[in-house]
Parts: sequence; C-alpha cells; structure tokens
Amino acid sequence: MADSGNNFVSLAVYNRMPVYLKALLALKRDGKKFVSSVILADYVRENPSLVKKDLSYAITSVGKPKVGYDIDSLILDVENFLGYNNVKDAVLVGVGKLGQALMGYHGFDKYGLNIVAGFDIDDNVIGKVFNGKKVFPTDSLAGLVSKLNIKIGILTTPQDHAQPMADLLVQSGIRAIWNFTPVHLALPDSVAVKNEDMASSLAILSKQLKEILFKESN
Amino acid sequence: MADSGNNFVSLAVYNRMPVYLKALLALKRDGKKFVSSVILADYVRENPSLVKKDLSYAITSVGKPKVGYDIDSLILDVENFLGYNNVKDAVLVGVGKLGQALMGYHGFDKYGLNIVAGFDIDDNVIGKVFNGKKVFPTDSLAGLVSKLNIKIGILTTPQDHAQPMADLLVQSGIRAIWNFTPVHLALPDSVAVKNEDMASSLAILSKQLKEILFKESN
DNA sequence: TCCCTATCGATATTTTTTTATCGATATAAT
DNA sequence: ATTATATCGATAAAAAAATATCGATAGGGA
Repeated sequence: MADSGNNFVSLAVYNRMPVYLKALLALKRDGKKFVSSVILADYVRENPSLVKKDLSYAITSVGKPKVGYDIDSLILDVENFLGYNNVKDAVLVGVGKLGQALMGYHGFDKYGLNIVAGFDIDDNVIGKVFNGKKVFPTDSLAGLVSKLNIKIGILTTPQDHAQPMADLLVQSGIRAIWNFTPVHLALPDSVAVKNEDMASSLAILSKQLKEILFKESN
Repeated sequence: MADSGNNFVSLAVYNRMPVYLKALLALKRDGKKFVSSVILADYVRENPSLVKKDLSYAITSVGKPKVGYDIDSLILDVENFLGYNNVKDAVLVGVGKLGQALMGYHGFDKYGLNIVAGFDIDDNVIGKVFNGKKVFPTDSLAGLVSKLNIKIGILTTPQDHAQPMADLLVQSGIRAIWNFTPVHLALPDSVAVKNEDMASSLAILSKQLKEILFKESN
C-alpha cells in the first residue's frame, strides 16, 4: 500500500525509486504493458525481493501473479510517491554557469520543481532571463521568498558566498536548501539540506573503476 | 590501519569520507591541531563510533587517548584514501552550460580530477577554450582517449545523445562514466557508472522538507 | 476442465551497518 | 607522584536493510 503521511521510508528507497521510474518509462516506450519484479530488478541490477518491497511503498493497486505490475499505473504511483505531481516553487542563488544550466534545465518541470527566479550580486546577469526566469539582485530575495511563501532554495554561488547566502535564504523563510557548493553549511535543524556532493560521487566512481581494473588484472 | 588493495569498504563510507574531510579542513582553518571522534561526529551529525570506524579505513597513524587525532595527518590520510593525490585524467562530452560549468570548475584539481578536453558536435563551441581546456569535435574523441589512455568520461550531453555518446566513450576505451544526464545508460559490466541523479536528490530534499514541516505541525 | 508455472505479497532469514560497551592509556589536575 | 578522566581501538550488541522462502493465485497449455 502507498505510504500515506509519515511512515518511515529509508533514503535508500528514495534513491532507487527514480531509477525504477526511468526503467518503467523505457519499458513503456518499448510498448510493454506489464512488468514483473524479476524483469525490473534485472534492468536496474537489484534483487527482485528488494524491488517488490520498494514498490510496495508507492503502489496503490496490487500486482497480478504470473503477469506482474501494470506499467501505466505503476508509473503514476511512483511519480506520485516522488511528488512529481505537486509543484514545488524554488529560488536559485548564484547565477553563474552552473546556476544558468539549472535555470535552463527543462527536466525539472517533470520533477515538479519550478524555479521561480534567480538571484545574484553581479550586474552583468541581473535583469537577464534564462528559460523565462528572471535574475534579480539578492537584496530583493527576502521580499519575494516571503511574498510567494517559497520553501526551497538552490545554492549555486561561489564557495565564499555559500554560507552568507544560505543564511539569507534561511532568514527569508527558506526551509530546504539544495546545496551545489562544496561547502559544509552550518544551518539550524529546522532547515533541510541536500548536498550535491561531487567529491563523494567522484570518489565512488574512482573506487568502482579501480575495482573493475583490479578484477581484470587477476 | 589504511585499506591497502581491495578490502571491501562500503559505499556509505565513501559518501561520508568527503564530509569528514570538509570538517577537518574547517577545524584546521580554526587553528585546531587535534580532533576527537566526538567533536567530529558532532560536526557532521554522525555517531562517534561510526566516525572512528570510518576513519580506521583511512588512517595510517593511531589517535591519542584523551586528545584525539592529529588533524594534519588525518587530512592527508583521508585525501589519500579518496585518491586526491593521484591525478585522474578525464574527457567531457557535451559542452553546453553544464559542461562548461564543469570544465570551468577549479575544485576538481583538488580532487585529483583533470579534464583534459571537451567534445561536442556543435560548431559554435568547437575550438573554444574553457579554463584552459579546448573543445574538439566528437570525431576526434576515440583518437585522443586511446592515445592518452584516458579511463574516465564525463557525460553532459542532451538526453537524446547520452546513450550514443556513452557507446562512443566505451568503444574508445573509457572504463568509467560520470553520467550527468537523466538517462539510464545500458553499458557492459566492464564499465563503471555513477549517475548524478538530480531526481533522487530532489526527492530526498522534498521528503526531508516534508518531515520537518510535519514535525512542526504536531 | 484441470494441471503447471510464474508471480505476488507477506514474512522469515541472513547480511550489513550502525551503535554501545569496555579495557588500555595518555594527559591534566591535584 | 598519584589520581581522575577523556579518548582510542577492538569487539559485542542492536538495528536496519537486503535477500530468500513460501502459500496463494491468475493465466496459459494439455
């Protein structure tokens, strides 16, 4: 049954769910109507039992023995679980190359994320428009955030502005920060943080590469 | 003792290690010489026992009772564990906004990652230079990768080019792909993949935000 | 129609990860 | 010099996560 309210679901499940979704969309494109946990597990390289348990958090209707799950309905369930249907407004602070890339990324619509505006201190970008979203001076951040009751902030500033801008976001009423800077932010418990940690990713990739090359040399 | 060779260390450790490193660098900047597992755990919001166990994978010298670990030597150990000292060359495919941001990002030096060149099919970027790295046509990718024996490819293309370009990378001899596209890549087992999954990150951030707001409303 | 089989969903088992405990010891205080 | 204490490092215990098992059942084929 679907997880209504606040039953605990582990972060690992949240990490795998979008992977299942990508697989389901690919299977749908291939014209498939049903998929079993075995097929899906094979596709995403997980264990079928794990897939069944994970999907049980999202699913609203039962799967059929001998056939598996209805792909269309499963896609809806997973998208719903991930919150892709309820739109979440966000502001972005630091409109450099990365900030521009994120403002211009059309994929966020799909995830239910709507970047309302960008903020920067640089006159060269203030006033510019990326993907229909305008860049404002950081002075005006607090006003807009509180007026529109925005809860999510995306942080793409240079390192030395990360903490001050995070503080400004929090003062303005932001309660969740998606941190693309490599800075360890000091924030109150009342604010959620997700660090997009390139260092970790790269370390994991290197480790895996090392393991693959090691296995071959033996 | 430090993990030499191929003793298994879990991905969770690899995820936390860069967080410890950031904390250690911050403590060093504050003039601290030693740090205990309790202090470090408090800083990164983990359990002291976990910190001790994690650090044991990286550490080469023992910590002192009543004092803790020597910060300078611990920083070296963790950087070594993460492979920041041995330089890893990489190529980047897809020099759009995100590709340019990554090519221009100076932080990668620190992690031991050296982007040697960018590749694209668009004449508007071919020939341009970002952060001292030139952009070449994708035709020339295979030649350069095999000549320089490069093992890591960074994928920042539009969605529809992701799989073909991943295939090209693999054919050229690339053995590890850092995938910034939201595409599920079909690749042989002999190639490591790390998906930089924005969908997962955002889902986790939303979940945390929801939990925080839920907790307050009760 | 009646069996055979693939699969679900629930639960039991196993494995992995995290946390707690404890003896040894270096440092600081008395 | 002696004592008290904070910490390490090893290991035991607990918790969490992943995997395997199994009865029930829908669908396909004899």
